[in-house]
Formats: sequence, C-alpha cells, structure tokens
Amino acid sequence: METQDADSASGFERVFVYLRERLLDGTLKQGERLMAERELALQLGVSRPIVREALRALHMLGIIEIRERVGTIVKRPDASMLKDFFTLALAQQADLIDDVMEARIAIECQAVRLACERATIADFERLQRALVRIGETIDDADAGGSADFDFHRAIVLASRSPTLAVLHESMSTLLARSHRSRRELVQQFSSMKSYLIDDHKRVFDTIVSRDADRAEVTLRRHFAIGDEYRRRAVTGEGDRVEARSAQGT
Amino acid sequence: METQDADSASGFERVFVYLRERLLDGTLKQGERLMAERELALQLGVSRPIVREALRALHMLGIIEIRERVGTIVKRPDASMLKDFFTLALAQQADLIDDVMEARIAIECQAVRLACERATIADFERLQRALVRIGETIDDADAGGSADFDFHRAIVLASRSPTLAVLHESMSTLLARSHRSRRELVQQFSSMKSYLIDDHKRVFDTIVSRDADRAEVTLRRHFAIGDEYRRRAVTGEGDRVEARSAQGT
DNA sequence: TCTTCGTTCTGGTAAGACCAGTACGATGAC
DNA sequence: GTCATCGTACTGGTCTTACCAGAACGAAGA
Repeated sequence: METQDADSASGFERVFVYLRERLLDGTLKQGERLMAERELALQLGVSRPIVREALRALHMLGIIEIRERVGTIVKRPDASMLKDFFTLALAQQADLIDDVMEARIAIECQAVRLACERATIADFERLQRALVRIGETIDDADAGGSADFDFHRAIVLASRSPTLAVLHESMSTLLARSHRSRRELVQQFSSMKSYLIDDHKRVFDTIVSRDADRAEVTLRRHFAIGDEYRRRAVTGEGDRVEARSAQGT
Repeated sequence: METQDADSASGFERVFVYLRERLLDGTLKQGERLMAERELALQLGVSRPIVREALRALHMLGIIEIRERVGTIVKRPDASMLKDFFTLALAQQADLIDDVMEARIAIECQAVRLACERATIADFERLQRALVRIGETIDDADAGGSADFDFHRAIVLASRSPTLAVLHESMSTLLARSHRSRRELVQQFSSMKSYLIDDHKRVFDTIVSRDADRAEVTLRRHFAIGDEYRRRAVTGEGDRVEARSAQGT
C-alpha cells in the first residue's frame, strides 16, 4: 500500500534511488543508522536480497558502512573504491597508465600550489622526512620507490585537500608500481641519484618558500626530467649518454 | 561440503575477489561473458543472491555490464559512478564543494596544457562553438551556465585524456550547479559579461597558439577572477564597487 | 550499584521457486 | 535447399522462507 506507485523501475533501482534521495535531501545524515534491511524491504515492497544489492552498491560508492549484526550507517564519504577501479580499469586497458600518470601530474601540480599556501609545520616535517628517506634509500629500488612515493604523497597531503588526496590515493597502486620501475633506472643512469635527491630537494624548497608559481614549475620540471630518463631507457640510450647529460645538467 | 574450504572470507568477499582476480589476471577480458549467476554460485559454493551482490558491486565499479536475460559481460571500464559518488559525498559534506572545485581546477589546468599539444581541428571547433554560445546566452543564467560548462568540458576533451575527461565528468553535476549560480551574479556585476566573453576567448586563443604555459596561466587567472566575483558577492559588494572595478580592469 | 543473562534485533547466507524475455536450434512451409 | 516459425533451454530479476551467530539492551540477580 505504500510503494506500488513507484512502478516502472526495477526493484533494485527503486531501493537505490530511494536511499540516494534520502541521502541527498538530508533525511539521512552522516553517522545515522538507516532502517534494518528487513524493514526497508517491507517498506519498499521488495525482497531483502534486493535491498542488500542496493546497500552493497552504496557501500561500494563509499557512502555507507555495513556493520555485521549491528546495522547500516551513513559514513563519511570515502572514495577508496577508486583504487579498485583504477586497478581493474588498468588491467582491462593497459594503455591507460600514461593517461593516469597525466592525471596524477594534474593532481600534484595543483596540490603543490595549495601546499604553498596551506602547508603546516607538520607537513614540512613529513616532506623533510620523506626527503631524508629518499637519500637513505637511493640504492634500493624497492625502498627508494616507496620513499619517492611518500614524498609525493606528502605534497598532496600538504595541500590539505581531501579530494585531491583521495584522487591521488586512488592512483597510488599504479603510482607505486611506476615509481618502483623508474627507480630501477638508477642502475642505468648514474646521474639519476643526484637527480632524485636534488630535484626533490628543490621541490621541497619551493614549497617552503611558499611560491606557488615556482613550485609548480619546479614540480613539472621534475616530472619532465623523470620522463626523460624513462624515454631514454626505452630508446636504449644508456650510460654513454649519461656522462654528457650529467655535466650538461 | 562446498564452502568450508574457502575459509576466513565472507561469501561476498570470496566471489568478489574471485572475479577481481579473474579480471586482473586476464582470464576475463573485455567483451567476454562470464559464467551465469547460477553456475558461478555453484562453482564458488555460495548462494545466488551473494553472487548477485558481488556482480552488483563490480557493476557499480563500472567494470561489468549486466544485461537482463542475456548475461554479464566485461565492459570497457567506465568511471561514471564517480558522478554518483561526488553528488552523494557533497550532500554529506557540503563544505566539500570548494575542495572539489580545486580538484576541478587541477584537472582543467592539466587538460589545457595537454590540449595545447593535442587539440585537433575538431576540438578547436567545439571550443569555438562553445565560445559562440557563451556570447549568445550571456543574459540567460541557465543557458549561459550550460554554455560555460560546455566550454570547459571542451577544454578537457581537447586534452584527449580519458582519465582527465572522466574525472572532470564526475564533477560535472557539481560544476554545472556552480556555473549556474555564478551566472546569476551577472545581474549583480555588469562587468561580468565582458569578463565571461573576453576571458573565455583569451583562454581559447592561448590554446590555439599552443602555448601550454601561457594557457595554464590564463586559465588560472580565469578561475581567479571568477572566484573574485563570487567573493565580492558573498561579502556583499555589489554594483557600486562594480563601476570602479569596471574601469579598473 | 554492578554484574550477568537472555531475549530481541541485525546482518550473512542458503535454497528453492517463478517470471519474462533471449538465444538458438529444430521443425515446418515454401 | 532456403527461409520463416516455433519451442525450449537458459538467463537475469525477484520473492519467500528459513537459519545462524553475534551485538545490543534491558531485566533479573548478586
């Protein structure tokens, strides 16, 4: 007697839309518990499995949290599902990685600008720590890649932007892998060690100086140089070219 | 006799992980159909509703497509669920909108750079069309906001980056609303008309000139000016200030 | 007042069934 | 032999009923 008007749409759609509307119009607020599955099913005139499908869908969206034997509550939105998405999407479309890297550059370049405005002492310290670790792990591809990644993440965190952070984090799986493989080039190009250390230091300095424009330029150049190394590795130019470029820089 | 071996994880988790692995290791490729729900349930030793939950979850991730009475197929990854996410996330955290706007700026600034490298004639034409529409709809908040949005979307499309496009698109709901509300300021600030027309034109010109650095600077300034108008509107400065600023610019 | 216990509620899952279209092979007409 | 038609098997969509185990919470007892 309550839901037969909501025809046309499938059961799942009905439940999903119903819940979405409740979330959008503020009827369901963060931290609140929503109806029990059974009650929801009864009220919407669908079966419980259908309700569960809709809840699972919202759960994947990072909007609700399903606590076993407790209930379903609205949680702080969390885009961690993007991680799964990027990972799976990449598996289907391997060529996507360069594309994602471009998006990552977008995120970080904006982040470094905001970081110049908003970074706190704690952010500086985190950046500093990452910087030190980059120096310490310069000869270790694994730890080095991890340190490199931490530095870049520290930049994003320093931007104090949850959205940028979550987007960056979503790409982390890919980024981490990329950082690591780039680190393996260190064996090939001896000048890379100083590049890795000095260039990150430069980026750090510009953030400390709070000059957004220069920070972005520096970071872009940092990416460009890294790309250049990778390009050279692909085209087969090795140590020989290395010597020249080392003094050229 | 079927499930006790698959320990620890819940039924849903088992199915989800199973499918994810298949997708990651290439066993399931794009366009392929996966097992029927019943068969999947039988093989994994879970009930069909559980299988359906997992399929629904993957569907939300934009990885698979469920065709009624036909089957479930692996499709080209599609991040359109981000739209739902941002919309719902914003409803829960209204303060997130400025944050999302910053992410949007990140996307567009990178996009405009790439557009300078990659834009085709078709992209220029699309930008041009949007530009014309901005001029035509300058007095209409609705159509004007839409035209404005189209222009910015055209920039992202010109970047030829699927990832940037999908991220931008995900924020479209919020952006569209924001563009519209900004357009209402036109009534308040007469100088906004020329700003809207000239500034977009300037951005367009820099893209045509394929000067990435200048394009980004121009676009950033474009955003900054828009922000400035909004700031003034919030602080209550209206037409009075307007006259001065008009000649000041 | 604090502890303990048990009822109740909750999510997790299973199993079986029916519906309505789709896909496709078999059958029949031409 | 070719083509149109027709069944039938299969598929997803959904409902129903039922049981489990742990959490929550109030009542009863120490």
